[in-house]
Amino acid sequence: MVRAPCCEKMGLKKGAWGPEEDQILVSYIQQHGHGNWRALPEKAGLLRCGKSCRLRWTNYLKPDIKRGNFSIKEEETIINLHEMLGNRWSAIAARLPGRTDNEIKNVWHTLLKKKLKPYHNKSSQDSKRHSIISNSKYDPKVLENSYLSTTKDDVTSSQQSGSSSEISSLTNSPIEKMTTKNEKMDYSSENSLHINESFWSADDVNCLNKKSKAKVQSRPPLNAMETVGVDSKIDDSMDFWYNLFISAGEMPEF
DNA sequence: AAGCTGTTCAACCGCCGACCT
DNA sequence: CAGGTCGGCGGTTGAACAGCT
Repeated sequence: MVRAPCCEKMGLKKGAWGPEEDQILVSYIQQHGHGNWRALPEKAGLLRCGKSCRLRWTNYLKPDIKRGNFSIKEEETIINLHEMLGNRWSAIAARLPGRTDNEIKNVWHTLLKKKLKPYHNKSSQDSKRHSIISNSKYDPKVLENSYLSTTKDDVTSSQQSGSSSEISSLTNSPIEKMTTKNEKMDYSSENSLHINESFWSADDVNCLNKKSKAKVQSRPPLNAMETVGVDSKIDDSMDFWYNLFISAGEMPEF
């Protein structure tokens, strides 16, 4: 079976998205939800393939995306999770609220890989840590299943069932709070966000690095989250995961 | 100021699994 | 069960930018 390419129609636009396209996409999703991605561009009046629309939305336009530099804690979390999960960017992203897999992948390939080079060769303690983690007892799958399975779905189901004490103990976690907040977002409401001059808060722009600032200022404002509030929640959630690792009692203390 | 090189990151591509008919 | 569609994922690319000479 040979699969037809996603953008087989001629005349579909490729490359960087313009402000008008962003506006159209955001407005459409706010009003109708994304529904079928493939059908969306035609309905919304965009000369893009559905895949491109989905990517643009999930990686850039979605209201709960946190932009700007990664905090030290976030970087450490990525390093630790990468060590356990490998290049499973979406799984890592699921544990970093407001960050996309694409963004994490980029950060890994640009920043963290370099930072890790000296780190990996640094000390015997590090080698010990690596050997412990690569030991079958710390099989990524096992680790993930044991300690990291508190995905959005799990939290949601635990909220519904309320049966597992283990899971229910997580319901007050920052992650849960974030998830709940995100799930409650209603893109079709009249309170939903519109791209205009006030879309970016000053904090949004200030927290960006120099390069991003330049880009952002030449683009429509996009971020939707109240950055200050989200920052504190993300810090909390990092603590949550660290504590979870440690309290599991089997993880070596890094 | 101009040219070159390295870095960043948004976007694309191809593949895969889940689901539907 | 086969064939087709769809959403999602990870790898890769290339334009834009920063920094250096």
